[in-house]
Amino acid sequence: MTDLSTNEIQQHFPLFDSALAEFIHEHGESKVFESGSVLMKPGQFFKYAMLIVNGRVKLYREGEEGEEYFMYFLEPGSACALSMMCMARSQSSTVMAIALEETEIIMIPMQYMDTLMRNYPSWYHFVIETYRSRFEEMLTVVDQIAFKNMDERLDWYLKRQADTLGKNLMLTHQQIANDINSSREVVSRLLKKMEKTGRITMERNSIRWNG
Amino acid sequence: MTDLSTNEIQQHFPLFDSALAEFIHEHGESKVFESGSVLMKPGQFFKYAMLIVNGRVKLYREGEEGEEYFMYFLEPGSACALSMMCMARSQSSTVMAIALEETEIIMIPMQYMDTLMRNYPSWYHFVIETYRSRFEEMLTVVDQIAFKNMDERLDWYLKRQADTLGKNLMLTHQQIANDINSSREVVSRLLKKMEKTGRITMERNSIRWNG
DNA sequence: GGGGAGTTGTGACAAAAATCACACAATAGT
DNA sequence: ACTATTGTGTGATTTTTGTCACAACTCCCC
Repeated sequence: MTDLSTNEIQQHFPLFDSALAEFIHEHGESKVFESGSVLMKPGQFFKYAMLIVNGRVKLYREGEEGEEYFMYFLEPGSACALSMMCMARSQSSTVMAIALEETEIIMIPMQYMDTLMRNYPSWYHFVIETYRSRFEEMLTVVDQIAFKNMDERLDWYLKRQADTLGKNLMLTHQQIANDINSSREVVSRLLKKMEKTGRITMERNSIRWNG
Repeated sequence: MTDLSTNEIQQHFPLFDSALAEFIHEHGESKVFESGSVLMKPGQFFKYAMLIVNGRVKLYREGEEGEEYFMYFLEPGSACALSMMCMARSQSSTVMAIALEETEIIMIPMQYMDTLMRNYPSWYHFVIETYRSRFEEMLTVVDQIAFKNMDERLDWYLKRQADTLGKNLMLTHQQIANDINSSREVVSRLLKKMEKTGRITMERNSIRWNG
C-alpha cells in the first residue's frame, strides 16, 4: 500500500490508466531514500520495480579499477529500467544508482509483474517506453565517447546536467572529471576556454551554464 | 503465415511455449535478406518485430560525419530489440543493421503486439530478456570505449568477432579500424604486436584468432 | 607478363589527453 | 587568527592516438 492516492499516482505517471494506478496504489510500497543513498549497486539483486515519484537519481557505470562514467539521470515520472530488467530474471545489477536529493520511490514487488503485464496494457506500454528511452539515451552516450573529443563531451555533459539540475551546477572540476573519466587538469583547462566564450561562468564549487 | 512450422519455431526460440509458437506461425511473415542487405537504417520506422531464424546480422552506430562503431551481432534465436521498441526516430545519428550472410527472419506486424503481450506470457518474457541482454551488451561496449585503450579494445573486438563468426576472421585492417573508429595504421601496428605474442596469426585479408 | 586496385608495413610528425609538479586561493575548523 | 584541507590555474613532459607520406606486396584481369 503506497502513501500516494490513485489520483496522485496518475498525476505522476500520466501513461497509467486508472485501473493500473489503483493496482499500484494497492500493491506498491512507498519508500524514501535520503540524499546520497545508494539505490542500486553492482551485484545487487532486485525484488522490486522502482518508480521515481520525486527527487533525482544519478546512474553511472563503474569500471574494473574504480573508474566511473556518468550515464543518465532518473527523474520524477520515470522508472528504473534496470530494476525492471534485472528483476525479471533475478539478475544482478551492473551499475550504480545514487539519490542526489531526497527521493521518493514506489516499489512494486516482482511477484506482480505477470499480473501487470497481462491485465494492464498501459503497464507494458510504460515498460516498453521506459526501455526505449533508456536505450536511446545509452546510444547517445556511446556516440559521445566513441566519436567526440573531450571539449565536446564536456560541453554535452554540462548541458545535460543543466537540463535536469538547473543552470547553477554545484560541481567541482574533480567531480566532473570523474563523471567523464578524464582528469581534473584537463577539465580545468577546457572550462577556462568555455568561460572565455561565455558559455559558462565559473565560481568556486559551482558553474553557471549560460547555454 | 510463416514458412516455419510451429515445431520449428519452438526449436529456434526455446523460450516460446507452443501456443505462442502457433500464433507466430499463423501471423508472422517469413522473409529472407541477402547477405549485405540493410535491415535497418537511420530514420526508419518499424512496422514489424524481427526475429532472427538463421544467419547473422551486424549492428553498428553511425556518427554524424559517417563514423561507425560496431555494437553487436544478432544471432539465430534472438530478436532485434530496436525493432520491438517501435520507435519513431527523429535524430540524425542512429543504428544500422546489415545482414552478414543470407538471413532468414520472422516479421511480426506491430498490430499484434498488444495481443501477444496480453495473452502470451512467454512472449513478454522473451521481450524483456531481449531488452535486458542488449542493454547489458551496450553497457560492456561503453566500458570498453570509456575505460580501455586501443590495444585492449582491439583484443576485445577480435574476441567477440571470433566468438560469433569463428576463429578465421575475414577482415581487413581497414574494416577493423572502421568498426572501432580508429585508423588503419594504428590497427596494423597493434595487430603486429598481437601477432608477436601469438594471440593472432595474420594473413592477407584474414586474421586467425588463437585466443 | 604488365598494369591497376586494394592491402599491408613503417617512419616521421601532429594532435589530444594524461600525468607530474607546484603555486596559490578559498574555506572550514579549532 | 592560524593552520589544514580542498579547490583551482598553469607550465612542462609523456603517452596515446591519429595523420601523412611512401614503399612494397598480392591478386585479379586483360
